Amino acid sequence: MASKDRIQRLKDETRANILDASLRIAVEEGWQSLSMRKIADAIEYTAPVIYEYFANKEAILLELTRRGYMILSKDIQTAKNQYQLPAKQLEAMWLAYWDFAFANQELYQLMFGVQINCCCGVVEDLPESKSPLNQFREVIISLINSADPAPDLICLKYYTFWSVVHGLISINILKRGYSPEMNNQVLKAAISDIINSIAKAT
Amino acid sequence: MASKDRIQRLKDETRANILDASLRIAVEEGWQSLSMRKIADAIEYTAPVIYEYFANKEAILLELTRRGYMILSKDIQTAKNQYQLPAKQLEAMWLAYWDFAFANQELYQLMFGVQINCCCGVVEDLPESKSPLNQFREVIISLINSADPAPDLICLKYYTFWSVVHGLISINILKRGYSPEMNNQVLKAAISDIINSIAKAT
DNA sequence: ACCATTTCGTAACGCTGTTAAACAATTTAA
DNA sequence: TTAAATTGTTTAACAGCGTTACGAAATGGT
Repeated sequence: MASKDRIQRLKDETRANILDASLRIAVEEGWQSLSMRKIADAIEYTAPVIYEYFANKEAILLELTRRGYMILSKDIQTAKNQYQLPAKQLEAMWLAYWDFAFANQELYQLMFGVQINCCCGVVEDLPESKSPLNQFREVIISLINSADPAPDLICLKYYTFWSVVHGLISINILKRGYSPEMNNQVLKAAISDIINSIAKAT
Repeated sequence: MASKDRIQRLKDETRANILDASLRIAVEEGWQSLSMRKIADAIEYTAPVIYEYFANKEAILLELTRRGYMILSKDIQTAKNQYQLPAKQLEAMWLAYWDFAFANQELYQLMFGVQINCCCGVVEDLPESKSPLNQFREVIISLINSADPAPDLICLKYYTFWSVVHGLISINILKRGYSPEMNNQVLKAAISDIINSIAKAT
């Protein structure tokens, strides 16, 4: 009867091996080149065995996502526990989020999807249309209280804007049901906040 | 010799047909189910012909991205031209960006990649770890000057935070080279700005 | 009318995720 | 101990993907 336990332990082990191998492959070669046959190779089995541990490939990714959220959740909690003031807590929590993203880049990509083509730099090879960054550049410069601001600073300010707007758009595209007037309100408020912060700082 | 022109016109037409069909399929079935064979079906050809007009599938997507940027660029420019004050210009430009995203949802997804799994709502089925939203909820509530704030408002505030942080993380993951101290500075500034805006408003 | 070139479809390659069936090993029952 | 049943694992295959090689058919120029 104890052999049941041993077998269960072996099963758990290969299940963990599948997850570990998947993450390792993603770290080494990127998520897009992760295949069932590669995982099978890594755990020294053939592909069909994986389906005794996971329903399909997506289930593996979902389990890894779950792992990621567990780590992230713990990190955020310990950050929160170090302060009493809500404002301080909030800052610490987001800094923990920030640190998690860089300590677990592949997990973060899996959880939140970092794309290649957004905003700064990556769209230089679009000759016909000026890139949004270029269009925003001069306007942002004229808001900064400095004669010659660093290019990276402008890019970063632009990206701050873009992040907020893009985030609000995303939530609306994939989760309809927010009242449009409230969205407009929030959007305008966020924009004017950032404008103020640009004018204030530097 | 005029037949050369006619042929060229036909070629341009099928090239445009390929792009139109691709976008239409994406609108109807989503980008992930867009295949070369489906495009070929739509333009009433077989798959290999497409390769006489585009080097590969990615080239089609890139061309559509270019299209998207041209439209977006024009929209932003006309919004900008309606004002003189930089702050007003900036607001109008981002509102134009916003409108573009909803008027061309599929193009926007292609250009900036809207993921399925971020933040609010979509991660409910992760029982073991509290979702980040839940962890942030009470802290955000305690910052709002209201006894009983609307749940959607909290979610939206959370998403505003998340957008900024996620945006800054993205730019750092895929484009290294920004000085870490500046990033930290910008991150903390953005966070405290949002905190202030939360405390101020409502 | 003939040749050259372009246009297009068929078939195939190597890859993907996934499943069915067959074989081997192990555990259980008589 | 031997037979039966269950489990573990592999091989083979399917359907789909992006992409390419090749041959046939249609076209244009001389």
